[in-house]
Amino acid sequence: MTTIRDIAAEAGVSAQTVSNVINGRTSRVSAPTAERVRAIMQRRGFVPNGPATALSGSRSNIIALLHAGKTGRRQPSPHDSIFVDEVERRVTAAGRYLMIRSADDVVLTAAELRSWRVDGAIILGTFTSEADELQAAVGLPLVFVDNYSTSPSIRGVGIDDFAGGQLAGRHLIAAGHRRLALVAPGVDQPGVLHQRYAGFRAAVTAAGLGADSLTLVDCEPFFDDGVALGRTLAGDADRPTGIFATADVIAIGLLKGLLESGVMVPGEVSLIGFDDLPEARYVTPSLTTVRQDIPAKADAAVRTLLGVIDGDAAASPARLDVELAVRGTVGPPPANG
Amino acid sequence: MTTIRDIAAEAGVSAQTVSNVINGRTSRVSAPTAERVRAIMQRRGFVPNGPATALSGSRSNIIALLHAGKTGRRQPSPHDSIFVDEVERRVTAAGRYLMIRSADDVVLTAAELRSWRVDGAIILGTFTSEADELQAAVGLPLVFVDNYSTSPSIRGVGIDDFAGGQLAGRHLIAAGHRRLALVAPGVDQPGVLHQRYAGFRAAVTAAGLGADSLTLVDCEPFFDDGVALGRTLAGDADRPTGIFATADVIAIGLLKGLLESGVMVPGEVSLIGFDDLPEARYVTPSLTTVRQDIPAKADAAVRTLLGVIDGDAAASPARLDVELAVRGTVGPPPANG
DNA sequence: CTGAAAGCGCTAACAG
DNA sequence: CTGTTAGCGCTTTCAG
Repeated sequence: MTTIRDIAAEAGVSAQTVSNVINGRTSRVSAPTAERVRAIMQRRGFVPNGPATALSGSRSNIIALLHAGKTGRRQPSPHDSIFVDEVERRVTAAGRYLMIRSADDVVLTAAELRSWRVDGAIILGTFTSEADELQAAVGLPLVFVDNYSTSPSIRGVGIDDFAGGQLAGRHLIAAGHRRLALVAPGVDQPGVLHQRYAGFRAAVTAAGLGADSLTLVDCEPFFDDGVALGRTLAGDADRPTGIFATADVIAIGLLKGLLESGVMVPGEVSLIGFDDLPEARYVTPSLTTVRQDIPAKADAAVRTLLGVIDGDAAASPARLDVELAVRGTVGPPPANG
Repeated sequence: MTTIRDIAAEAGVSAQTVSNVINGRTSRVSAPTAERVRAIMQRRGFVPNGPATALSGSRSNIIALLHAGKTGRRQPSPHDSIFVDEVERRVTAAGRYLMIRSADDVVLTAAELRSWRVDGAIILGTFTSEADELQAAVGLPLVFVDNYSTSPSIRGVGIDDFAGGQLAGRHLIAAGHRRLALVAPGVDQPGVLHQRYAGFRAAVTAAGLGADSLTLVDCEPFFDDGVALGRTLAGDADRPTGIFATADVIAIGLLKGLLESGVMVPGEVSLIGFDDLPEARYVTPSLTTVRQDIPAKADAAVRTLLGVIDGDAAASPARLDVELAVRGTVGPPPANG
């Protein structure tokens, strides 16, 4: 294995000089020397030994992606898959290494992160409450994704979930719906889903509708659960006419369950999802949904984290905008509705 | 940061003994001592320093997942997302660390892998030809996914793509179709798609149909490309009645494009996909497709790799079976077909 | 079964 | 601007 000493020997300089070249300490190496060293490294395809760098220095060049509460999931969340994919591209493009780790208890893995001298971590899927604990447990730059912790020490990126809920609510109300439902896997805990719920409710209230016009329906964020719920709703004479599901997969499941049961969408029931996954356009009619830009969120997360690590205070937008993707699943309520 | 010396001091033994306990060298430590050391580590939440372990020893506990030719993709491949997700779970469950890296030129990253003293790597998305080159370039245990290299030195896991193509062909032919098409992003290069094509063609031939009953249509593996093709086909009076797309996303796009254009599926055109992604059930009618078990493939990949690394010759099945998922997009050809 | 010595490849802190 | 000296935390000799 080639080492900096080998390079140094060939260049006729000391190992330290090679190290300086690698780390861009231009003030300590003359330009011609640096160039010569670089050429040799290039030619020999030299890559500095990662563990050695991490062990001796401060920086490991490893970025961790901590995926909380994933173990129990039946299938990967499409949102998370897209996010992770984009993070990987960005981290690699930045010349760093991405270490991915899922854990039910994120705090338990804090020691592992530290043991790798990880430069920083992006945390996906934590509840608000876990953030502070984790932040305290690891002494590392951390960026939380979609976390609504209010602690000033918590750095996060996310989207405007409240506005998303509002958009959905207004859109359904504008279409004429008065019997509304929010379908989500629990909106009690502070966090993303609660925000979407709050925004939706705010739209309802702002329209002068009573609290009884809004029903909450619990549903796990999986297609099959959506299908089952859709079938149930199909048999419910009093069912809502305008439904906002806090995830596209749920909405798509609902759509399928309703269509299967002979309920017309949007003729009898209007549906609006959240995320605007590619899948939203797969179905017929195409799903009307609240769009978030997941790659942009990933980019913001990586950029923010690298900014903190490198000491640049390049503040990226912490909360990205959402917008409505108007497609085919929202229409006026049925005449008898 | 806690080190093994700290643990050793507290236990009243040498650092070496602690190391032996960590590495399960039971023959060199008395049971009570080992137990005492273990208890202390447990209580202090000690995790050995990763870089130090990697630098000094042979094993880094890092498994790499090399994702080839991904940079150009517009969106992540659902197949790959599911695969990666499962690999991550398995690797984490095995107490190792997963490093993910995408690269256009996989061989160029070989040096990086070596520099991290990675224990082994799973390679996703390479062409047959790249495999040997990569294998030669890195001196590491490697497992190739869905690679059809015939080199004896190449270890791989995959599925029976030929059988999958056959299943698709037989199914369409059994339904009565005689004008068939294979839609794929190029089947010339040896590899997965060529195998599916070969299997499909074999079914056609075995049924006594002439070569002219099978058309090849080029299509990139994206939903939008499928939609565009579907629209084109809708306007084609001579279009095939039985279509096999080598990826579900293509088939789903075709379905959408055809339905949009007023072509009935399966009334006028029958469609069969490949993979059986969750998305196959999202659409209406649900997509008939060739199912592969992606998590099982990921499991096989990890198991095989760890087997090689640990020297267990636990041979896992190198080529997993596929099966037909009969759903709603295949029916008899139209009467005038 | 346990302990001491050496070194993995690199960077940090000095001295020149 | 360059070279030398330590040492990161661990594992691997080699003695006891």
